Amino acid sequence: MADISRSIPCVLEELQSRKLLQDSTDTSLLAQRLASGPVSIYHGIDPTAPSLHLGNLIGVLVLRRFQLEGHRPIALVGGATGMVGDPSGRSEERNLLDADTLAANLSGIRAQLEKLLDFDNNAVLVNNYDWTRNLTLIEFLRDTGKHATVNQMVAKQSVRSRMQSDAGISYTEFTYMLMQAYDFWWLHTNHNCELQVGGSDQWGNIAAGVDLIRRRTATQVHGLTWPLLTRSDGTKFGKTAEGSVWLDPERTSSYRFHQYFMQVTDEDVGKMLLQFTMLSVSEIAELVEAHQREPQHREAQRRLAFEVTSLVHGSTQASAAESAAKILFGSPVEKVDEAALQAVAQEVPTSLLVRTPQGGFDAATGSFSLVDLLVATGLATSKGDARRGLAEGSVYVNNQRASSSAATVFSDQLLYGRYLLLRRGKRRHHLLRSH
RNA sequence: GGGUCGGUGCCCGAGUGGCCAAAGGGAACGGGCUGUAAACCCGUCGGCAUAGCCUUCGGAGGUUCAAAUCCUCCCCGGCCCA
Repeated sequence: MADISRSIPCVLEELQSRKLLQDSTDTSLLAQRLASGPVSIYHGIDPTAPSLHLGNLIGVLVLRRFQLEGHRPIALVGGATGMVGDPSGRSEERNLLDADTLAANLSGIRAQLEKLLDFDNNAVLVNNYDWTRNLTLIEFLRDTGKHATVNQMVAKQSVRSRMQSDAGISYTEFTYMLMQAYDFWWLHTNHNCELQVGGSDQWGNIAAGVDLIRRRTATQVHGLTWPLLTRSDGTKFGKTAEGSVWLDPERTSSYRFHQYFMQVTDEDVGKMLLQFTMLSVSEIAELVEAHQREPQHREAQRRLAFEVTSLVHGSTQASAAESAAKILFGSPVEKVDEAALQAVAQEVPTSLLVRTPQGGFDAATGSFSLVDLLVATGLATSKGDARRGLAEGSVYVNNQRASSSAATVFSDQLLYGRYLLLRRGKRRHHLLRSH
């Protein structure tokens, strides 16, 4: 590896040291090509939702890295292929998207991409529906299908595993690979695209495109993949118990987004800094070293969370998430000023504190039942769960542990007369607010 | 279509008339830790409630003092035969 890296120019070397290089077509050829001038490079994104998620972020950031080196990124949103469905990594036939959903998804994704890639400079956003829409079957079979053998296609792991499953694979999904190959060919022909990048599950599809272009135009283009992310605990990357981590703040608030990275385990933090931030490799090495010396400061996680949140939501949001976390995870809530509390309200689930029996209010004593408040805020799933929580000491009022014997909250405990910060366990917060 | 085995709590899975809110494992959650980490230890894990009560074992009926367990019909899945 060491002897190769000497001949690899900047970007490839960079990707390699960031653990973002899994497979590629002939490395030395690709290296030569990248060294000789700007290359157009494409990465495809499935528009299955109106927002990107963390899984997509890697790819977009790879494009960004290329763009920073002077290359030209082409972000392809798969309007057409989204209607077909990629069998890669899927055990079941996929639901196809209808035109309206697709249009909505495309516009959502476009907005997010604009923050990460510089379209005013030379980045391009394309939708493969534009050139697939008018493609006739005959044309496709003659110019594309002709160059692919079924033997080869069937040999692909993604296809084979599905053929062996009970559900099978539809002809439609089977053809996906060729559509993606066609995209590469089209971009090669019309945008002079010479490199396709993707996650390692895309390798088969990328290779199919490289083959197609060689057969049709007798030119050598390139492909490159990064390893699919796994976390050391084996859980799927970018997923929480609640589901995917989205870039859309409506789906995953910037605070939660920030928290996702704050809570990354020590084992993964170095790799994630490399793959998700634009910090230099050497700076990351220093950070990781410092972190290993004093892991309790969580400097690496803090930096990771801030950097990624800044990239996606902007540094203002990142700072807001950071200071909210400082309050929520610090101890003496009484010292927090009201403005900060209001800021926190933007970040964590908040609801209205109402002085009614349903809201857990006892007019006779002017106090609230903590059990009822916990249920009302969703911090407990039932009264039994709430009592259990109190018994095991997992309930905190204004960051102070509450006990079963003192399960009432009096009005004078409200901060600034109107805020009440509830917490269940270490990291589930809820802010109650009255008028 | 015939045969056969099965459908149990978030998941896997024991239980085949009362001792069953239902073993065990996993996940999850909480506590102890420390660091919003991991590992580990402990605990919780249907609901309401002071003992106790109520609602659950694919669905609907039935037998019985008593059913997840027995009977009838229906729905769904695996396997074998056609």
